[in-house]
Amino acid sequence: MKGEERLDPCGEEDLNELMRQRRVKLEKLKERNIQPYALKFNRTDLIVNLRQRFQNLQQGEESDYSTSVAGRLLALRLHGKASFADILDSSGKIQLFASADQLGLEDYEFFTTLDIGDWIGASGKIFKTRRGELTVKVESFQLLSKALRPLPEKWHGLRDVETRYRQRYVDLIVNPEVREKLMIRVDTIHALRDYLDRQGFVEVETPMLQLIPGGATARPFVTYHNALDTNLYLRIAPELFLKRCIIGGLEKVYEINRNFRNEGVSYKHNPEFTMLEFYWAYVDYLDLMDFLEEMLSSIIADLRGSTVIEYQGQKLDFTPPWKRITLLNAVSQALGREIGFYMELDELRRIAEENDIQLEKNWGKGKIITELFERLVEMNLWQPTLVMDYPKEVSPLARTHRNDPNLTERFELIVANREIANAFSELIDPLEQKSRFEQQAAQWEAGDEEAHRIDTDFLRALEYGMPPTGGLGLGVDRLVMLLTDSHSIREVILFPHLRPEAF
RNA sequence: GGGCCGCUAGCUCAGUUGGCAGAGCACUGGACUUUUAAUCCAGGUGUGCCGGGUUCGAGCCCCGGGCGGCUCACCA
Repeated sequence: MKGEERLDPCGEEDLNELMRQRRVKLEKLKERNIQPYALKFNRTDLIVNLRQRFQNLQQGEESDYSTSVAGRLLALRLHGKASFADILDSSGKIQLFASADQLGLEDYEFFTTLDIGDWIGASGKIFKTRRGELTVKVESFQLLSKALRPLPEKWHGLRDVETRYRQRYVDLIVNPEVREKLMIRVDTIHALRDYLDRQGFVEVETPMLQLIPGGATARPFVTYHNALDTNLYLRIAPELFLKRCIIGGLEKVYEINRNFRNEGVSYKHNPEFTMLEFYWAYVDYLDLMDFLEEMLSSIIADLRGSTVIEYQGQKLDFTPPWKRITLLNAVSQALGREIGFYMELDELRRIAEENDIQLEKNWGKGKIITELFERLVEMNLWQPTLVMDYPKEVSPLARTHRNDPNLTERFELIVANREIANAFSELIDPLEQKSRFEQQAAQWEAGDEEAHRIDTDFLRALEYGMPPTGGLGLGVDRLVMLLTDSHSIREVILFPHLRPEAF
């Protein structure tokens, strides 16, 4: 922990030299009746618009256009009676030119005492310097907000990852790529919504607080509702509520929102993460594979200009069609021998042990085969791959496979060794769903904290009749990681979870 | 949770065998009216993550703790 971090951030004592200097300046401003925290500023132009409008201005040429810009002061280059400054607004940077000639001596002196980090507004004519830099010739300016803390230095910026995540506001100021990644995230979510809206899906909002955390295998966060005197769980997935929407007749629904899972934190896991789930009546998982291929490849092409992107130094090719394999074939191939449900449980257990998998006693054939897949195949899958037909044992909400009672009509999209999407032909038979829940309940009794719990209302809903439906979930953060070439999920989440900071 | 690594000035980082705690940027003072990592002259940066221990002497060695990164396990 840095010494400075332990200070009360609002305290007046024990400030470092730079912070003391700024507080002294603040007092001097007040003595001169200068309000250091302005009420408002009438900005006329966003910096990006000025750059576009005056891109053809000649070097040394001055326009007759007078602008008012505002932003944070990021650099000051003092040259005696004339100075340059850079300010940053939400759209970009622009240079200011301030001189004693233009401002008069008193205002010019004030300008030179501004600190890097201060917010200012400035008005004047747009011109281009002899060096070709678009610049505002400041005729008047106003301090909008005084900064009491110094910013990190200009070349190296802020590197310390802990400070970058804890004080993302500073990261956003000094590291332009943070803003760029955020904008790719914004554009990705917008593109997903736009694509689904155009296909006639309706976006719905389903409960974050749930009595029974369902729709996935994961440990939930627990909270408590005072008036109802009951425990509630932060949702681990919206799945069961979105299916209720399908039962209600909505036909094509989706939700993009947060899920919460009370599990480990790592470079690909944050306790809260953003998930897209959609449900589509009358289609099966084969339709969904085509749809996902088309949706993702077109969004990636729109956003990145190509369906081939680079991730962590390697190419990722999203050009359809993607490789499709069945889980059983993939495992068989990796093992160099045919495996399947016809084998005895003991034999599968032996193969798992030979491959360094720590077995648990209640695991059946399906779970063991899935573990083998994750260990032997998934960690080697780099290019987008659709893995089909997961065992029923690990898929309590998916429809039984039309050709094999041990399997379900489920696929996952694996890219760069990680699961990006998970989808299936939904199980719509209420009686079969009931018995699947009961099997899960038995696992729960046996100590599996991630086993699915029986959701009686969901079974009741199914009994009213659910049309054949395909459903898909997509990890938005992980998709954005791929699109921004980010190694860690923390790079694509503005405020990732860290251990509490000790002040 | 396990293993490995890191924590020194506001920021980015050096620091020899255990022997006066440093550099660049930032900051302060001075010069400078077209710079953009501005330049030139001068100057001060400090709870060495915290707490113990060893030692004449600890940023450095030992023990305990904190936070972070990577990685393994778990998971999406």
